[in-house]
Amino acid sequence: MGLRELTRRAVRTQIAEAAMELFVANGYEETTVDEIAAAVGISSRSVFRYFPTKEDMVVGLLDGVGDGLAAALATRPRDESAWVALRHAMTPHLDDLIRDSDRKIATAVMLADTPALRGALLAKRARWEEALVPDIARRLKVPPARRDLAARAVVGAALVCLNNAVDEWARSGGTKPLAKLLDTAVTAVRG
Amino acid sequence: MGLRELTRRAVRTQIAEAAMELFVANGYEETTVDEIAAAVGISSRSVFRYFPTKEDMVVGLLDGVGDGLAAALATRPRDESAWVALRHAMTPHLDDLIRDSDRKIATAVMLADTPALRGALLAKRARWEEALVPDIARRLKVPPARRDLAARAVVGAALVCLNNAVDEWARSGGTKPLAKLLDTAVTAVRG
DNA sequence: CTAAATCTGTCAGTAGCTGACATCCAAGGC
DNA sequence: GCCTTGGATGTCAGCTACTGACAGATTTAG
Repeated sequence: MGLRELTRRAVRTQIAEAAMELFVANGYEETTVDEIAAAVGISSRSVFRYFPTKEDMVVGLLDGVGDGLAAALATRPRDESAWVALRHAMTPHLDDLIRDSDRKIATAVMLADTPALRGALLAKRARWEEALVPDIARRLKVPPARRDLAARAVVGAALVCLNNAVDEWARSGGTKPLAKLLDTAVTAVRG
Repeated sequence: MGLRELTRRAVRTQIAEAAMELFVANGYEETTVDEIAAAVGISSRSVFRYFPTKEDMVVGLLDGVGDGLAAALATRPRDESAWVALRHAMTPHLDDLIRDSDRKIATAVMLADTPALRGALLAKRARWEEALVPDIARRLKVPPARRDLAARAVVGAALVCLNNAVDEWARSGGTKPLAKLLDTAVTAVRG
């Protein structure tokens, strides 16, 4: 890995950190890209060479989550039911959230009450869905004609549970146990 | 009702129709607000006096759906289970979709494969959620501490089912039976 | 060491969206 | 019928996110 790739990553994280700092301090919509660029000491044009959109400075961290969930799902036994497999596949992700919870909670809270960001978040979630649907389709015992719709519904419902659990967890400042919140959501949906 | 309110509604629908026509013909993102304004014969500034955003020219029709669902839900017996009540509350909405299906299908298809619009759609859906959660919370038999989370999860999952069913219905050109698609999604989630 | 590939800032431009202001037309009281 | 008042309109100027093009510096590869 050359020096080039190294500085590139360094600049990228520096932009993200400066952006989050300004967002938390002054609000997302009130913070302009020019201000972020000035804080880092580069031109605003260069900022857009590292992040395709302003939204991505916040939700960029969630890019790998879909693949992570899909990978975890692939390790589950083939005959495990869709819901059980999904629930287990989420555990590593929950652990990751709890790891450096301060940063994650800050972003989660910001995502929760900044309407302009909700769209970006749900766009990411849609891509997670795509990554999970093929595996789940195989686990469902429904005729092929209905299989795709059924899989999409199950995956979507599971991600709704995840989202709501994380939201409540972030709202509580990370005090409530995340895994139990998720179980509450899942059992409510399946009851 | 004075002449003022009359012309106001007329202009609003005229803008929406012209916009949809151009969107279908040339694509949503390729169509500029100036072009819509020119097609109607007014200034682009005035367009924004009738629609807060360009997105709203497409999703504005969905504004009343949340209240409609909530009203239908209120008519269901108090002791009916959450899922059954939700499913029944959706029937009038399905009928409304089928009524003038051509227009509805066109908008549904456009919503499905225009990423820029998905955010707006999900923002609306979030507001539907708010309208339904209080009623559903009353129907769940869970301790009060978990009730809100559980209700949000159930409502969110139900709306995911609705969304996926409508998407598939629109993709099929309205040929597949919408109610059965919804049932497929719901039973898959609850299985 | 040279040549190709990158990164950078600057500039100009587009689209969505907003505020301010002057103008004009309908609504309602007299 | 008149006149005041409030809503609707167009124009203009401006902000912000974002993009393409260009030229200059730097780094990597051969």
